[in-house]
Amino acid sequence: MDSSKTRRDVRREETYQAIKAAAHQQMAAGGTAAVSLRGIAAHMRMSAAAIYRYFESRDALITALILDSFNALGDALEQAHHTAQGNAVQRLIAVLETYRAWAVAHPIDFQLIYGNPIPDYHAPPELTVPAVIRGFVVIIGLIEECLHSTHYTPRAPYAEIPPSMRERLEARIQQDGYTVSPLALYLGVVGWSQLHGIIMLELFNHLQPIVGDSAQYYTVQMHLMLSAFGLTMP
Amino acid sequence: MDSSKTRRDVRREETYQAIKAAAHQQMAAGGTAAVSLRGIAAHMRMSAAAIYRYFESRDALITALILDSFNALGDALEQAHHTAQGNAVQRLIAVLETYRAWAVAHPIDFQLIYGNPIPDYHAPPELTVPAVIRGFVVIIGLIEECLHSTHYTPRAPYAEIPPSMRERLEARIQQDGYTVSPLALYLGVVGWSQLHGIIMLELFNHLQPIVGDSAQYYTVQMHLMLSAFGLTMP
DNA sequence: TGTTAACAGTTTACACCGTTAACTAAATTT
DNA sequence: AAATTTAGTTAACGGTGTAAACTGTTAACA
Repeated sequence: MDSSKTRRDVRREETYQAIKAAAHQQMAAGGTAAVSLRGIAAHMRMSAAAIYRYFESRDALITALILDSFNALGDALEQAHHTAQGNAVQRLIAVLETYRAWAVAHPIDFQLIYGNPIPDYHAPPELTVPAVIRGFVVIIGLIEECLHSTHYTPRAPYAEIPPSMRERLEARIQQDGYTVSPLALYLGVVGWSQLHGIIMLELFNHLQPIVGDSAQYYTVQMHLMLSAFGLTMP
Repeated sequence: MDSSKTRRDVRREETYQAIKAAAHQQMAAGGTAAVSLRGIAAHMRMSAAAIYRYFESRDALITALILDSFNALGDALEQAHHTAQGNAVQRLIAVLETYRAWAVAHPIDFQLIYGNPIPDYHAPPELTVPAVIRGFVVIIGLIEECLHSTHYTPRAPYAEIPPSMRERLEARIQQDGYTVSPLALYLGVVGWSQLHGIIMLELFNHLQPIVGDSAQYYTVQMHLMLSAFGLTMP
């Protein structure tokens, strides 16, 4: 045999992806509840039951979609990292703008990642955690780079980690074998939680009635935050 | 007749509330998707169709639940406002702690408010916006009070509203007839979006693996934020 | 190369869902 | 006491995910 990829395997992979694509399309149009096996099947001109050859259940399909979303966000961040120009601060800003841009371009996916519709349910951590880390690592790495650059001058209160958290962060770093400084991780978390709030409120249209242009609001607040961290803005 | 409350009206109100209670229970157990009219009906030992005497549709039921959640949060904040002791800053802190406490105590309701889990569905703004404002007004009012107290000394970059947003905020205030200063509204939005991010990440357990004690993290970050605003912490 | 086993797909059926329509029984109003 | 409003019923329709039994097709092996 020429190799592992038999004709059938190729075809299988194709329809596997086609099912996910159709499902994703339905989801983008109407949310997770709008994903219907019969609808997908009709769109692909096959019977609904056939999907069970590819996914154990509807939940399994949606789990796969969630996983794809995790990775798509990770890809977007990594790609932004690679194409970003300028000094470390400028590149950090570019990546953080990409983060929001991806969220508003893929609101359903973003929601899937950061808000599970079903209590108790958690997408398999052994798969999602690495995906989340992929994106996180880009940002933390850039922060670390910023901290070592000439564009950083320590500035209270972000020059040091709050004593109540130091130990925990250091433990986390050692446990997972990261190669970042605790301060970079701390600033990463602080930045993440702040920007996350803005994006979430924007996605649900809670922000626009007050601030108007939410993209601008995001940019402004991000810049304020980074300079509060001690970075000199370009 | 003795008055407006006929025996039937009382009974109607009772089952009306009972339906919502059952729905809320189902939702807490399995998410919004798990709210089934037949399930509720079975739990109440009546037929599913009977629910249509009380709610126009399943969506209407869920809208009622959302509205209840909005009002419950508003109640909690108003009550915290009334019972809070100390100077303006201390009372503001107390209310903001209540905000998070309510969110973690009622995660489902908080999600209903800030994370629309239902595809296509948007809660009617003419009902939700006033409910949002009720809670918001408490916080903005307290900020305003802080700004006029001896515990405030303007501090860059939060001493002024970013030029790009000034006009919009002032328009909003005039349009809705609020009696707050633009700066108080601005700081309110900034604070809201920052704290919202922390709470959201906490609700989905994204924060705890990194920071450990998320309640403490919230408190620390809130204090940092308020002193960045120019408030002197007690 | 012909046989066998795995596999993609079908049809059918089941239990559940929201919703509507026609109807009954009880409470209120007149 | 009669008329009317209303809370409830049952039955049905079209939709859903899913399991089982079955039918061809494809790949692997003697």
